Amino acid sequence: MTSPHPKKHELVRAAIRLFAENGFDGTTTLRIAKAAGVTEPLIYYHFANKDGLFTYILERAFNEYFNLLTQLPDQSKTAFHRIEALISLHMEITADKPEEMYLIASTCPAKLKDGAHACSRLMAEQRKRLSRYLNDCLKQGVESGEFVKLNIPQTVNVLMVLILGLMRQHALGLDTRRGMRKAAVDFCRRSLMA
Amino acid sequence: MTSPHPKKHELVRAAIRLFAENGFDGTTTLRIAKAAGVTEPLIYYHFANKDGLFTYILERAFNEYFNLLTQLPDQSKTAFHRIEALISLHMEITADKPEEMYLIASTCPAKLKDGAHACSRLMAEQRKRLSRYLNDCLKQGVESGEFVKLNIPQTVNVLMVLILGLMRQHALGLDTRRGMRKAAVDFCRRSLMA
Amino acid sequence: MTSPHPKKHELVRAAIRLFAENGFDGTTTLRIAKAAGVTEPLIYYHFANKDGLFTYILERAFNEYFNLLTQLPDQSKTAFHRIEALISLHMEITADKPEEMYLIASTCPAKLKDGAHACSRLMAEQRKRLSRYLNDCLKQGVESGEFVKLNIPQTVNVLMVLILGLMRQHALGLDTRRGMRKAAVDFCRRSLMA
Amino acid sequence: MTSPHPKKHELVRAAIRLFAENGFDGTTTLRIAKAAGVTEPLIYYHFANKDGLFTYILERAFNEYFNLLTQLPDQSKTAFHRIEALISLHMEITADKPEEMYLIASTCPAKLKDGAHACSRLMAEQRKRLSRYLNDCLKQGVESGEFVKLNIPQTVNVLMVLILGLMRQHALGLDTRRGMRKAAVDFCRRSLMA
DNA sequence: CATGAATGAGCGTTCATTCAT
DNA sequence: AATGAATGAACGCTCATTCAT
Repeated sequence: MTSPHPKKHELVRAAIRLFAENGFDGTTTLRIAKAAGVTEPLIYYHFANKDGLFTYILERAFNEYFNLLTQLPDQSKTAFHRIEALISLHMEITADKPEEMYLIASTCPAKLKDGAHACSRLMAEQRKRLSRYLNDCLKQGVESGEFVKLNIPQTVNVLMVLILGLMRQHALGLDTRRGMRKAAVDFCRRSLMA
Repeated sequence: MTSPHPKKHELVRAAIRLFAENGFDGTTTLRIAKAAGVTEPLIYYHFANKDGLFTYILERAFNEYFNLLTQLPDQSKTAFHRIEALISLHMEITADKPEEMYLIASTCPAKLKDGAHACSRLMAEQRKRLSRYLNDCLKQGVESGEFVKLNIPQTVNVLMVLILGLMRQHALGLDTRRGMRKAAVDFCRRSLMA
Repeated sequence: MTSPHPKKHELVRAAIRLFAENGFDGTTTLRIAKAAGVTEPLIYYHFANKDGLFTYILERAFNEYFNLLTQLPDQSKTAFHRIEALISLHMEITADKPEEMYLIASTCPAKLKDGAHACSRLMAEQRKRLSRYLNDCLKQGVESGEFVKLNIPQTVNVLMVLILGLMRQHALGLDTRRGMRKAAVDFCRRSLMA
Repeated sequence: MTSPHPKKHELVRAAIRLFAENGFDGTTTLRIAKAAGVTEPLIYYHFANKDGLFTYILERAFNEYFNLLTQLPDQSKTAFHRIEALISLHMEITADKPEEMYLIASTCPAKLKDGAHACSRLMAEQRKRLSRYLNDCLKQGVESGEFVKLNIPQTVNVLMVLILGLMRQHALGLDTRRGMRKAAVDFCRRSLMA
């Protein structure tokens, strides 16, 4: 069973790779088309414009990520188990979709000034979801006595910074050492556990 | 008493603001010149090209930052005091030079693919210096019994990710909450102290 | 029945005229486009760049010229008849393609320093072909007793200088007198014939 | 005894070399100034503009050449001796002033469309002087019976084409063979002598 | 669904030239 | 006699986008 739009799929594949390699501005529509084995106007048949193609890629990647987030363990598990699962998820998705994650990590920061841009919207959504989940974990952990007493909203933010920082470092290839997942988990466990 | 090159200075000021607001590719030399109240060719009188102006700004900002790093407390202080000083430094420089730090946080990730670019070089230098300093702190703390026993190189990296992530969040204005410095310090203290 | 690429053809026609009138550096891509009734970027759709358009014109003109050279009479004719045919050919092609020949005569000398430029390559090829043909003629004439005894390689060069000089003078419009062909032929006949 | 304007002299020396190497349009005023060890505005102190500097060089070279022409032997010598002297003069000046002659041969053809340009004026003057001298030689030779009967004005032109072609070939370095002077003289002698 | 041809708008850069000193 | 700083005018070229087919 072949894809319904094989050439559209080729366009998206080529665009992901090229946007990740050369950035949004560093990638021309002509190069995308050539890499996909089609001609330029086909981009405009399938997408509104270059930005539409970029947004399509971004949203697909974030949606996949958001789906994983909703499958995280709920309060039936221990609070720290849930935090560990969150850290693991971020390391795994970065290993699974390196090009998409590189693309997000390298191009989105430059788009944040434009609050209407998909990057802003999706990254805000990401922070909201992470906040909610971490808040829930910390509340559970503190209430159950599993964690020490701590300022929940601020610790949520510290954990979010740490997790996003790890993902970012991983995605951008800034540190290729192994064992970062375990090191981060240990660091958090020592800080949180009562 | 006026600056030795008033127009060059205006160019740099305008460029910092515009590069931060619109990214490198999103900023034209013409707009920089107009914002500085000069004509475009003056950019090429004072700098080799657009990238030279960008690099000049980057290097000036990083050098100022590196200078602060070298003034950090040495082993005469307790290990945790030194780590706290490092965290504080990163929050303070971001508050002091918000445009330069925004510029770095928003534009550099896109340049990392080019290992020869100033962004790559300076960020690598930054990581090297942070690594060295944190390594020294952790060794001191573990040896003196101030800290728990821990895997030093990996914990160095976790701390670096946390600190750079905080700075990045601060610089990009992703979280404007107060007290992040204290929250991060507390989080680390609980994790490190014996 | 129209040409397959009417606008490309217009570009080439306009470029030949303008390059001949104003030289390579004195002709802007914008003026070429306007003279051809198209927009500037079309030049870059059909040619790699300004130099590519120039080279295209040059190679087309030289190829036409080289084709004529290969149709010159062979040893079945008398040696002097062959030399006369060579002189005539150069006068005729200059009359037939005045703009192309003016273009070559006026712009190529400035390009000779760049040995890789089409001008260098094509002019070297021209000299090689003329040398070969004249050498053959002189050998034939001397061996058959039609010509006086003479130093063949050096006389080849004198004849080549004379023929190229005539063509050049004709192309650049430096002497509009009639009868130059006959005068040159007579001059050579007296010098060569036994 | 030093020159009255040592820096002006340096400018001219540098300009001759650079114009010859890179052509008029390929040489910037900045490079001339740097090569001469001065700054750009000095060019405008000593010359009206870039073209004025170019014209100055051209006129100096042509005047030197014209001076040599006036020292050629008069009718007290045989006609052929006088023609041989003319040929020799052109080979010698090209050997003596290779940069100036390369400059003229490579840049002037492109300027001929502009009849007011120094190149046009000086080259026309050159042709006029050569015509007059050769005309005089041929008349003397034919009248004295030294030369065969021939159409004088047309033969003047053939000889001029030959001489200028030799000089051009020599100046542009198109043929580095030795003995071209003698070959040309022999060729002419056979054609002219009774 | 797909393309070849074409363009409007703009960009980074160059350069001869000038002005104040 | 000489310079550092600055500019007006342009130039070659690129690129996202469109249109007719």
